[in-house]
Amino acid sequence: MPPRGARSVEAKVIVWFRDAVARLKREGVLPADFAVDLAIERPRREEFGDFGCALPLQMARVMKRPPAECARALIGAMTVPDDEVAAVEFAPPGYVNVRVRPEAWFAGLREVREAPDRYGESAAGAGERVLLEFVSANPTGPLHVGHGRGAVLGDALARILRAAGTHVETEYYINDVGNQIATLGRSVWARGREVLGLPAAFPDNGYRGGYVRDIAADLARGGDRAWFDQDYDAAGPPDRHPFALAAAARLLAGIREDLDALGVSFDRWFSERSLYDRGLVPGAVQDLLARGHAYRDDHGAVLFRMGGDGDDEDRVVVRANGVPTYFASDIAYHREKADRGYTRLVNIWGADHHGYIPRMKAAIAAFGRDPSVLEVLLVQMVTLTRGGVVVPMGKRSGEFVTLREVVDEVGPDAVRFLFLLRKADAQMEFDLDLAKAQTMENPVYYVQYGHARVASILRKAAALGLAPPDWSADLRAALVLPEEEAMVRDLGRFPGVVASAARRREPHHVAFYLMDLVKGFHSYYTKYKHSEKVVSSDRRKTAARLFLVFCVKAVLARGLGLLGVNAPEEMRFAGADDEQE
RNA sequence: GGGCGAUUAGCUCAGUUGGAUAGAGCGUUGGUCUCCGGAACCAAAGGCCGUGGGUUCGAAUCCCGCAUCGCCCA
Repeated sequence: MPPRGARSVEAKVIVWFRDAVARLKREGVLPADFAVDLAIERPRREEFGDFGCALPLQMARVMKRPPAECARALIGAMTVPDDEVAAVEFAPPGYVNVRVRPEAWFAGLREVREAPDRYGESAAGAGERVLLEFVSANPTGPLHVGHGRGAVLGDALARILRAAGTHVETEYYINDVGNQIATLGRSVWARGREVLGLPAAFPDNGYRGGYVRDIAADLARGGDRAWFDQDYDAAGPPDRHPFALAAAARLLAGIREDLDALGVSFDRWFSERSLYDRGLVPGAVQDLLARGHAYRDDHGAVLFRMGGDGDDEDRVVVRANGVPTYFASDIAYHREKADRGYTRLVNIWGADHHGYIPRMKAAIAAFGRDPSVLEVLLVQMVTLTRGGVVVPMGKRSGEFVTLREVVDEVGPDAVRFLFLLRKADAQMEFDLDLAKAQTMENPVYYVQYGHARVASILRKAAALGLAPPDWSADLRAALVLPEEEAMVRDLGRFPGVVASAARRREPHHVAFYLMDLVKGFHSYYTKYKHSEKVVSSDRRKTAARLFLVFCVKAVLARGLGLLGVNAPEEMRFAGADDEQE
């Protein structure tokens, strides 16, 4: 039960426009079927006010009247409270701009002061039940940097969606069945025999990373060494060989540790094998056959019928030898997820899997569900560079920089923030030297430094017996510097930014917002450090400014929290004092 | 050969779903400190938004062709 009494300023403005449009429809000025998306925007130039709307340009089309005339009609139909709005103006060629009174912006900060750790929450995404599945890397090797990007995106998105009132559960799907697990087991077996001096043929497509040898060496030393003396396939199903299970379990544990180091956790770890244990994979295949969405070919294989006129051909779900493909268990998995009652299944995939999307959607449709419940967010590749030079990542050879190495070298906060500073669906370059640099080149420290700086001010004030006051309307009158009014407005934008990031599934908007907000603060701080300090002999201004910077700190912490980045109370100066080690 | 994505300042990237004079960080150049934290601030220079057409009052944004890069599929 959120104590949200007041709507955000932006939400109010949207309502004012919407009501005006409705009124014009009632009066017959606009046709009843006039439909617009009420996109209000933030004007680039300050003189245009706080919110702008190009509605008259769209009205002009249907009304067949000049935009200026439409704008007059729109303005005439708007009823806005005088104590909240300073001006509603027409601007050529067809804008209506709204300037909100500083008092109205300031009123929104009451929520920040009363519940700093909840500010930005809304009901924008209420009613949705989302299952967010991400990473889901095979437990056949350590995570690489690309997985890390998906992990950070998913984790931040979950936090942002929850802030927007959406019920979210996060899940990691473990491919612990099949060829790849069998290949892992064979790789371990072969490496172990090498260690023991036994003849061994390493599988052609085996996993060549050094970790396989480490696992094999441990097994050879332990009580399982007898398995090395007999043929791999003598032990039963190749993906259930003790080595396959042991290696997968160990790699999965490592994956969890690596994600933990990055601050990413999951509500649920879902095993592919559990689908088989419950009979859901053959069950799904049988249902597809029964419904005519799959058929048996001449060789006895079962193929999923893609149907339609698409260029996408039918796909094998069960091979002629009776072994189901990964596609079969993916179908069963998504059906199972849908059966759990979510309104939306959001998957984060590497962009190299984009060709898989039509298949999964078709599979969902085959079970009679709306394929639009499946929403796939693609994460593009990460190119690692060091000082501008690309770090080669040979997947085949197993020679690649692991996620863990990057996190250990750069630190989780910088990794997360730099990933989230880019739109997910675009390739990005990740420069290790830049990420590691604790200088102004690195945006994450810029934001964190702002937070620490405010904390420092509040500590100083506390030492003088001063604390940020509770909200009251009269504090506003002491905040008249243009930078102060701008910060109040920026703070008021935050809930809208979070809601928009949630709706669009784009956490990077929060990161950019934080850069904006903290820039305003740094600028303000430096400009007035000699003239209009936060803590001064003027008690009235001091109280108001302590209130303001408290809110800045709270929103920085909150925003960083939505990205999973720490908001430190103080930061060590690198190179400022002693040289440690 | 088919498909997906990308192409915006020297570099790395935003651009609120078709709107106002296209923005930020870094880098470059030149400035600012009698410190509530200089990991800061201010200013300047820097653009045919890959290219050619189209759609309309209006395009970085939508449509088509082409070029380049990455990735899937064959």
